Amino acid sequence: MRLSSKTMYALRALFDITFHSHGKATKIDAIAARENVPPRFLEQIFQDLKAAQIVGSKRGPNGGYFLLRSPETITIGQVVRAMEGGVEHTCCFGSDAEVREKCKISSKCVTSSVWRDISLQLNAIMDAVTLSELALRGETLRLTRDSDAGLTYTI
Amino acid sequence: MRLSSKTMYALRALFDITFHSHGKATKIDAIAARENVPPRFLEQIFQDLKAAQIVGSKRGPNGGYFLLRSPETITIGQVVRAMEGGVEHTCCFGSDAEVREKCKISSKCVTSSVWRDISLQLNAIMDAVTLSELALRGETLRLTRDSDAGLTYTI
DNA sequence: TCTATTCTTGACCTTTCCAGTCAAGATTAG
DNA sequence: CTAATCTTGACTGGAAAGGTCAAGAATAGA
Repeated sequence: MRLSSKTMYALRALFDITFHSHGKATKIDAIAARENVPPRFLEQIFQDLKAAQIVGSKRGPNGGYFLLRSPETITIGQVVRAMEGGVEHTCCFGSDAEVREKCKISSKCVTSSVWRDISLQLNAIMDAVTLSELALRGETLRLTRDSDAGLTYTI
Repeated sequence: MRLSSKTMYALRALFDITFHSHGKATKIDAIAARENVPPRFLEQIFQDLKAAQIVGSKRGPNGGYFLLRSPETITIGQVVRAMEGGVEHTCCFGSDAEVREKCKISSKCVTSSVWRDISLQLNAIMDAVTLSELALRGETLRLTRDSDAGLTYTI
């Protein structure tokens, strides 16, 4: 029921891109430094984000990653689903055929029908929050922008 | 983001008690057989449910487990929190002091503030569904009651 | 009181996955 | 050409998930 740190890192990294570099490609090391994320791990994370069509990349000097769509159209839900492989419930109604097979009481499984409803609602909640909303919150929290030395809190 | 099978089993077991045995103590083996859950594992699960004051127990012949409160007052949220140890987010705002310490960007962590909002909403959703609601769905799905040979679907 | 039944406690085990590292290669700007 | 940057994929240690098991304590009913 908790978010993996992978997802948390992904959210932070995307927030970072949105907040610090408008449209420009940003390199992993810069993001990793600002957001305090293991760089090697972040590489892996960005591969997933790229596969999910959330970010694009550019190699070579002055390369990096950038958002493929505008921040208003990228939701928390999209990111979470990309990282966690969907908000799945374990039982009968799941997309995994093997799991469905294993559950002997299949369609009779009341709990999984309830859980499906719940996860639908959860997805709706997560899709109601966009990256630009995150950036807005960043403003409210008075984050300083474009500091390479890491985020610093200004009173 | 997925429910552990432990939680799923707990939900199924509680549904089973609510649905099949009104007020009476029910033994683990009967529940395990009907719900197709490993009996030994179910023992462990009921210990947790007992610690969470959701069920009570009675030893000896004709003993078993029973709900401590009425089904209308027991919510999915309570069960999930009991089994998963709370819907925690990993970062700064969490209850774990050590985790909070480790997160260098503490209060500036926009994502965790967002995630806190989301998990509050999720808890609300889960607390809106009660055990008696589960039982109701059981009726709707036309489950047969009190069959020791396992649940059977009747058309 | 004896006994069968049922929960209780806690140790133990196996497998999977999370979180993270690393190396070698492909691309491209300058 | 070369330095910067992403790409691919293999690898690993530790923790957590998912169970199993045995010995003991309590209790209903004979």
